[in-house]
Amino acid sequence: MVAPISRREVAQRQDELFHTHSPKAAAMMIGWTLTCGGVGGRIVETEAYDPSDPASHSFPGPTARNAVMFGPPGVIYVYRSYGIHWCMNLVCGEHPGSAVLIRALEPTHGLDVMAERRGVADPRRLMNGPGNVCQALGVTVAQNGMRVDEAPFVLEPGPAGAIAVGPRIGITKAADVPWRFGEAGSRFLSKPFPKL
DNA sequence: ATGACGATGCACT
DNA sequence: GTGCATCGTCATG
Repeated sequence: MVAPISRREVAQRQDELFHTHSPKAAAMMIGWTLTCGGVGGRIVETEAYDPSDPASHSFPGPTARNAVMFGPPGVIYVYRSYGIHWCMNLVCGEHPGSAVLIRALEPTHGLDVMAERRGVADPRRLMNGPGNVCQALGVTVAQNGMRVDEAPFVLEPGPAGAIAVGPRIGITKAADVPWRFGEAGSRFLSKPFPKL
C-alpha cells in the first residue's frame, strides 16, 4: 500500500487538470480514479475535444445542449448519443468549450452494482465505452453540470503505465486528429489502439 | 412542423 | 466484418 495522498494535494492536482489544454489533460487523466456514488474505477481511455475542432460539440458555439462546456471547468458535461446512450465529459482546458470524453474505466469500486446496472458480469465489459461508463456509474443528463470534485463524484490522481495515442473513435470530422489516449495494453479499453 | 444526423453498442454473419 | 435501434439537437420552412 502507498501512503494516501493528502486532500490538499488532490485539490491541487485537480486544479491543474481542470486548467490544462484538453489534449494534454486527456493524457494526464489516465490512471486517475473516478467514482460516482462509490461506484467506478481507474480511467484507462479518454478523448479530447476543443472548440476549434470540427468534431467537438462546442465547435458551432454555445447552445442549450453544450452550455456547460462553456462554463467553468471541473464540471461534467453529459449528452445523449444515438438516442440511446449517455456519454460524459469533464470540462477542462485553457479556454471555454474544451472537454475530455471519458471512454473507458478499469472497474475497481462497486463491481456488483455495475454488473447489475449493465446486465453483464465480465469486468472487461462493465465500462468499455462511453455509453457503458455512464450506465455503470448511473450517470445521466441529471448529472449534467455537476462538479466532479463534489459528491456524488470523487476524482483522484493515480499512477498509470505507458500512454497510447491514436485517432478518435466514431467521428467523421477531423478523424485524423490523434486525440484519443489510453493506458497501453489495458484489458479494459473500448477498442485496442492501432499499432504504430 | 419536419428531416438529417450522430463523440454507440449490440446482435448477428 | 455489417446492420440497425432510437431520439435529442439543430437547421430549415
